[in-house]
Amino acid sequence: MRRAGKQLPRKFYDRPTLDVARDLLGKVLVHRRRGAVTSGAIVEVEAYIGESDPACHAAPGRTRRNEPLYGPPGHAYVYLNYGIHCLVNVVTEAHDSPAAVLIRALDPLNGVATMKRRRGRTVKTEGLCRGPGNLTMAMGITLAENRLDLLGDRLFIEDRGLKPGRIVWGPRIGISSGREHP
DNA sequence: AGCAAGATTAGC
DNA sequence: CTAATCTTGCTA
Repeated sequence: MRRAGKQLPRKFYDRPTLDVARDLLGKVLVHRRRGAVTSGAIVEVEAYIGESDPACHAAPGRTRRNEPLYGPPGHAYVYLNYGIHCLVNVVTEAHDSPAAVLIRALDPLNGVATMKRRRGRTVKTEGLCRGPGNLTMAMGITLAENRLDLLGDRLFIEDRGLKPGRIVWGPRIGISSGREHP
């Protein structure tokens, strides 16, 4: 199969979560489903690290849902939030070390028409993948993609040599506690 | 068994 | 600002 860029190696994810989060910016998330390919450059992420982070899903300890967080790095952790939206995370760090990077926004590259169809036609291209719930809808990512290996052929992240612009840190969005870590 | 809250979004 | 809607964790 021809790839526009090179797939990130397992090693990439097996590092401190903040480093992974920073390096993820500008990388390209690709999802292949039934032959349709959608992809977008990652432009906004959030890091959730460990049981000491009150906003992290691993905070209350290990549960059935957050179990992928404890697994090996380089896997997808997709979960249903508010019963409506699927949020996609990239699991980082070693086995038994729960940490992940939440992907909040993409810059659409391939499959824009497909994304628009999935979102309904009222959406502009720029708004297609803005917001964690919206981007999963546009990419067609659901609970079925939970625990997928990012080194597989279906869902993965590649480096197309894009240079991220200025990187900005800010408070994490949409949570009520644990805002002290940008 | 029942209840409240959550990494959200769309609509008034 | 509020509803929609599901999983989880706590309390009785």
